[in-house]
Amino acid sequence: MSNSGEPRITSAPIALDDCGMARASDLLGDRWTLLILREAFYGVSRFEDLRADLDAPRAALSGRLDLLVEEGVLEKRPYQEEKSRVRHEYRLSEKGRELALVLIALMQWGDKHLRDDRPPLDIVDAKTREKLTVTLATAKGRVVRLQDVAPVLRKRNS
Amino acid sequence: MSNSGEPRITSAPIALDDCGMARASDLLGDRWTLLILREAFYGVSRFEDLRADLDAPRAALSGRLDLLVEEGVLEKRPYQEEKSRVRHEYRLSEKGRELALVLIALMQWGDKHLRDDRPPLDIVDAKTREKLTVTLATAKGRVVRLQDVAPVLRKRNS
DNA sequence: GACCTAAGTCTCCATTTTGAACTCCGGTCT
DNA sequence: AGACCGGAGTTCAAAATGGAGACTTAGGTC
Repeated sequence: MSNSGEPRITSAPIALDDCGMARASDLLGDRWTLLILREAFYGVSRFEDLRADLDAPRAALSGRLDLLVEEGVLEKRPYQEEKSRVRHEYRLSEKGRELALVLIALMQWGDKHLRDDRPPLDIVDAKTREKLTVTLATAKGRVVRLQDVAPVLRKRNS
Repeated sequence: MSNSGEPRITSAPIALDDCGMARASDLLGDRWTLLILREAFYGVSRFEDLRADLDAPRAALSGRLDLLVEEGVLEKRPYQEEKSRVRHEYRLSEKGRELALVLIALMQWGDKHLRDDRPPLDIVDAKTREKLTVTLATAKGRVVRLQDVAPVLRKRNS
């Protein structure tokens, strides 16, 4: 009931338009974009496959794909099926592939908290088959628990 | 998580409504929710502070907060300021706190790819002050690079 | 009673999204 | 040639969503 402890924080220390997270959220934070990226990580790359799999309206899909290509997250690449004209598919760029940790983190959280039974997909070490989870680690590979981390603000001009 | 080359994949191996990622995306994937959580991690917890900081319409904010409380990501807690009636603030629940890795992954990706200069915020080891990044690791704390991981589907009933 | 503030609704209008139909473009079939 | 096909969009009216800002509520002070 009381309020004694923590000081009141009235605003975030980083302005929205200077915040990578806010920008990422602006780019990815809509109903379709994350789902499209999920498909992309699974390797689904063609317009019609995406549309059928997500049950998304064509216009919505078309718009998101254009945006993601423009932002360099996806690449539009020509392909040619036997007996067909050249068409285009959407593949992750390197920038897009680096979103893997975000998607995996989201997946692991969602599997744990928004589903009832065991997760349908595990991420494992390709060699040893050990299960992997998203963590924080130093450059040298030492894992640090969430309770033992702190945020450090960078001074405005240093 | 690889996407090189030939075989055509026409659909994701996991149905949308059985997919934790898809559900998480449904819950978090809109314009305000991720930003609200960002504020929550910074410790901003009161309605008016959030509103001012995000410049969000009251109705939007009110709706998201209700949803996040309903989903157990935030907790609505009473507090009492001097000379005021009891009011409520929104704090992360344990479930919400576990979203930290998602948000940090998003932040690190956004800082790297969507901003020009150096990131305004680092996550460090509270003791050693070493910089930390989001990674995948085994239960024993061995870090594995993204190129060395594989997805494993769990059989439908095992 | 008049007024204050934080928190939340309500109303109305602008934008976005949707589903369905239509177009475009090569290629194939007859 | 002309009709048809299938993937990849585009267009458009109708519907849903979203926002700005006024209004309301609840307890407390003066």
